[in-house]
Amino acid sequence: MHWVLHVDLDQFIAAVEVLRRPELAGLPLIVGGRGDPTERAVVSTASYEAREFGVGSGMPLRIAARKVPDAVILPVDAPAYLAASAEVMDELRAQPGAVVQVLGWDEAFVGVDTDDPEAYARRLQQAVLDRTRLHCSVGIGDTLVRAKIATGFGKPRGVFRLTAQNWDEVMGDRGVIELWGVGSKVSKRLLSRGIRTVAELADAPEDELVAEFGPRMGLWYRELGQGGRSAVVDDTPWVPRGHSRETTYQADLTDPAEIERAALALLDQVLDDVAEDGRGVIGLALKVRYAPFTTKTFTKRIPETADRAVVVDRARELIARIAPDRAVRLLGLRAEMALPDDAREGRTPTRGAW
DNA sequence: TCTGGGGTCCTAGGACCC
DNA sequence: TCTGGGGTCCTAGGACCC
Repeated sequence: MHWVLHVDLDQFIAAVEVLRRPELAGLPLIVGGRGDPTERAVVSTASYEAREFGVGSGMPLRIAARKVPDAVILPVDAPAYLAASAEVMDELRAQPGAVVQVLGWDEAFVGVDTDDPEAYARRLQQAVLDRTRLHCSVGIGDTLVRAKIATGFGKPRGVFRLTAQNWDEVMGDRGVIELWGVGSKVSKRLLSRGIRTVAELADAPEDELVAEFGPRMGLWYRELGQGGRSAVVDDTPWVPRGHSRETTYQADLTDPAEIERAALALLDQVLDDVAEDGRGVIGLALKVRYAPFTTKTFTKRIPETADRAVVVDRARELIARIAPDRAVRLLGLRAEMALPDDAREGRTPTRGAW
């Protein structure tokens, strides 16, 4: 029988750091930004010891440091995690019959035909541990969605199976926000329509969901409530849809000339990434945060044939629209790239990481 | 207390075309 | 007096994930 396994490394970034500094084992460890808790930055990963104090990823580093005064705080070392990740994925691909779809640094779907998925999962965990000294948890499902959600119940170092058999029992009474792809906004909109639990979402009238979220997302959310349908693990190589660069200044920018310089510097980085990619640019987006909370996006189409000078020229038009009289935090510049026509077809709405 | 940096995909509304 | 209907393109914004 065909199974979907979802493999997720346990506290991946913290674990990689401990591997090269064994003396950190067992200590509350926080990795984020440049490792300086006085700077504007957020937590990338906290070790389980640090999570005991209520620290989690996405939390401002400053606050995390306050919650755990004794924490060891380290800077993010992306190349190190990439290298470790590549080893893990390589080991997954070496498993018999495995079809591997990488979702991020520390997680992947593995499609496999087996009569004993638990045994397969345990062998896989051991193989990853032997190869990389990293522990992982494995979710087993009859769909991608169920496998992904199952992993959370297996953490740490465990295996959990979630299928049509136990979906209602395990998930039915839980809030919709526990579904992968439902965040705070959507769960609030659902609640305003009286839909609170996974079971309620699964039974919600289609037309009501379509009226609220549109024809694609409405039907997709209902399907999510039912545990999803697709069980196809897709190992076709990832093709980037675009490139972006984003930065946050330690102090808000106010001077228009300074803002322009900063934006053009970001643009330069993006265009280098694009040049390396080798495809043409078809669009630009400039994301700006105005102090303190509002974000504004300016976008512009670019003729695919435009050379770098033309792209910079169009970008200046966007930059000119950043209001000069307000403090800004320039969040980023994104360049979208041309794609083969068929690249977007036949995809389920799956959000980002898929 | 004040929120990174890298992504993906969806929706709505207006312009424009036939 | 009532103003098609289908399509594409562009812009802006929203939401979510790791």
